[in-house]
Amino acid sequence: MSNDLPKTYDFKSTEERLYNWWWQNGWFKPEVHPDAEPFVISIPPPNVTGELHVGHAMFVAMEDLMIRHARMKGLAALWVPGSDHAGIATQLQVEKMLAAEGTNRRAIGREEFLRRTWAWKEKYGGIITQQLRRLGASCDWDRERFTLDEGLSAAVREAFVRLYRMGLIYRGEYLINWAPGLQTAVSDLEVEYSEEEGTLYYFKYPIAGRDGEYIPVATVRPETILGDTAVAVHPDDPRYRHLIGETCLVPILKRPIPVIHDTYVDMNFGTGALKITPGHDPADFEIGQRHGLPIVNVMNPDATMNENAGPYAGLDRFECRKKLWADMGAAGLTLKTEPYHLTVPRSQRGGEIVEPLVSTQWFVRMKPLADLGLEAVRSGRIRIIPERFTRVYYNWLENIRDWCISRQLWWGHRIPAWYGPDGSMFVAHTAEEAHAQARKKYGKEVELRQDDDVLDTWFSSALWPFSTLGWQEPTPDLQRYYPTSVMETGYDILFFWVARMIMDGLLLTNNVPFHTVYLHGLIRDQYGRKMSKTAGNVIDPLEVMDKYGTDALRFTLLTSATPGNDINLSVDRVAANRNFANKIWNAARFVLMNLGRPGSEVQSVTNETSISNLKSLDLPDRWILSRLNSVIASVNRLFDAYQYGEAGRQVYEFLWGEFADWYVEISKIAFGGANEEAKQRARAILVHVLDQALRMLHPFIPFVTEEIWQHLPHAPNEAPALIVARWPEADTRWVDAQAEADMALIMDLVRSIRNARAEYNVEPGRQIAATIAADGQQPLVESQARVIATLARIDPARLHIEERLAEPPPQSVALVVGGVSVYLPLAGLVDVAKERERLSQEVEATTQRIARSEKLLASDFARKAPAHVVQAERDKLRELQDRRAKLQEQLAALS
RNA sequence: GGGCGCGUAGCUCAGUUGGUUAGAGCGCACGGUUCACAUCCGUGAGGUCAUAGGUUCGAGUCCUAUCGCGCCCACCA
Repeated sequence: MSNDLPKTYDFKSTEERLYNWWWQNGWFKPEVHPDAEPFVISIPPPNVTGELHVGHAMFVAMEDLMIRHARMKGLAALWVPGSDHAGIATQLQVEKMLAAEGTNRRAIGREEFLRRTWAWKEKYGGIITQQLRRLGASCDWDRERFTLDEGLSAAVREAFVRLYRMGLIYRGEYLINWAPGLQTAVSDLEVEYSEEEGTLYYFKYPIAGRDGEYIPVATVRPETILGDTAVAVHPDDPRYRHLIGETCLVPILKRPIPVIHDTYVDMNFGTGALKITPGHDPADFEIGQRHGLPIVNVMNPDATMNENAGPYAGLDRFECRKKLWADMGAAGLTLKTEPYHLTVPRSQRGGEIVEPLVSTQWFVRMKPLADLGLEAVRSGRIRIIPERFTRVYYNWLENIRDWCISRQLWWGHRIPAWYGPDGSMFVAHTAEEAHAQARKKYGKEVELRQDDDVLDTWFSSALWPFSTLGWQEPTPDLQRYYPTSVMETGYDILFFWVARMIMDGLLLTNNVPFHTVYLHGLIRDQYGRKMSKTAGNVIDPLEVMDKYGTDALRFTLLTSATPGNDINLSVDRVAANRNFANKIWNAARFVLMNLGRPGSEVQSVTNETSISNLKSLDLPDRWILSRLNSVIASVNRLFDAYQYGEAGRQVYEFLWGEFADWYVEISKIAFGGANEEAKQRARAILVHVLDQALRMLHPFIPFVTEEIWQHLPHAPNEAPALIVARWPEADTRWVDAQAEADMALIMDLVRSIRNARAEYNVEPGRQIAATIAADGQQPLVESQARVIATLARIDPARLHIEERLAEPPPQSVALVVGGVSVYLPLAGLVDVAKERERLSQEVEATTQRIARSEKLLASDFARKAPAHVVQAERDKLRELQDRRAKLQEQLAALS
């Protein structure tokens, strides 16, 4: 063999080498095209302590595809990488480590804890970004950022101070979601509701001074009875109307509370009376506000009962529930219990039950921000793909509620607020600035205490597209690369992240952070189940890459789905795409084998042969060039429409099903012959088509395409690497409908003959005779006699092509293909009865189709359908009639 | 309670301005050592496009309803 490529593509020896080579040559940097229009993506920053999962593989594949495509189109492609400090997740990791050492964060103190966490981050923080490289991510690593970097921290403080001064951040005591295990507040978005079986407890609310009279009330959380500050009924409820204004006594505690009326109460639901616990229920909190009810908090931060719970103080809330209910039973206050399915709020992190309770926290006033976010999408300044998510986006923003941003954690951006001795608050960028403010107020230096809380991790993530480029300094990067181009991420963080980036971007930079949002789906297992460790169905992308290569995984992820739809990832599919990589590899080997060694005469001639200079192209040449350019045009259309999966599938089909299966096979005729010009023509076309296909595939499967491309000859002025080579544009002069139609006929002929051979069990190696009545297609069929003979294993000496036959050959298998009759004299093999049966069936099938076509043409179709559609139908009918006539002729000749 | 997605071959999925006989991969059956590739080649079987209506000359594709699966949002005890 005249080249050194191994028989099978070995991705293991390729991927890391190419990746480093690309990076070392600076091709991941936008400066490759210093004066071009920028194309920028900010990476969705993975958790710094995280490890690669298929979700990462998905966004890396998709974003790298976009970036590589843009780069090849000549844009200044910049993909900004980085990672997220992930407050809770990281803190939990470190706390786990401390627990293993027999200590905890409170014991070692805040400062030491942060030191330990940074050490942890330094040690494990590089793993994830290393794994992103493994996927081929062509990020500019010189611009890598971390959300707790000094620059990004400054951006966070700036954002906080600005929002505060605009009145968009406030601090106050409100009902929030409290995670008792984590000991922190969490935002509404971080609470998930799960349907669970529980109990509904019915009990009596005794009326003070009316012996024996009571209002029946039901609850799913009896322990909150201890925090009740009212009983509410509907003002029109005849059962209870007369009790409005009376006083009830809280069971056991005997604390007097009023009976109030509120139209919120549904008369038809439950008992029609509602206990109001403003301290522990969101709806009750609002009712309490409306009626000026006091708030009684009965729980400690660890979800044990506090002193307001009287005799139950110190008990866990669930123990309290049990004991209180028992005591109420003893006091004759219980009515009944019944099974009930309820929605239990659970923490997204860890799954513990979240308790609504009143606490002093920091909030962002969302309404004004939401209006900005809505306008940007409504006006079209930002486009969301797929479009249906715009409605989801609108719906969320239109009903948005304030965002609780303070977290009682240590790992994160500490809230830039300081308190003076009298509790006065100073919000400032730095401690110095806060002290300056304090001096002004107090007229002297005082001691200030910084707020203990840190910000929700998503607060810093919301700044990511601009904070990573240097905001709020007017850095060259910010000037040149902001706003960014596409925000590509999973639809599951549309609210958490995408919407907040849009809002903060608009407010703080006075610009959209990106013009397009592309949302991909979630990766599920091959049966559509969510991947989880407990289900044991997790697909580890690293294992998959070890086994099948990065390209195979990427191609699978990129071609398995349409935007916004979940992907059921199956390893079988990855294996199939590994085969595809190998197929390309071998097609390339074939091409190279016929080119000779680098530097050889043949290769240098091919180097300099431009397709447009080729003379006397044969049908297969014109066909493959036409197909190539049709595919290029289609792929470009699909890329413009963000239909990447379909684009990838089309190139796959083209390369394997047309180029390899047909053109390569046909080219062997030339290489087996003595016509040097034909050989050279084939070489030039093979190289050209392969080259163009590799370019289109590179964003999908960068490694195998680059590796092959490096072995192909190129024009002297060509780019040094595929990663920076030019993206193909269709040359419509090559698109040749006649060539495609003619070739389709030849291919059909070949397929039909192969089919007949298989039906009759003709030995694959045996060359047979054939007589063809071309009926108007004689020049075409004649010109491709060699192709037909070779691909269908016809003996060229016994291939007869006539315009028409005086008499069909006897003892033959007869076929009709697109108006052309083919006779295969398989003497001794032909079973006349079987043939008659087969032909009769074909006549019958054709007759049915004729009938359908005639009926269609006799209907309104002929009048109302577009002319070209009607014409196509007429042509089809004529063809069918011709086909039937020929089949009948063949049938008649069989006797 | 509102909203969204999905339901196409045994399995997993494509099918985006409605227009020939609805496609792919895997699996299955039969046959293949011709020097690119057995991670391959050739041939084949397999589908009332969930169901019922409707719009249209024409519907997998548009509309309505129903069933099944999944997801998101929502303060009914």
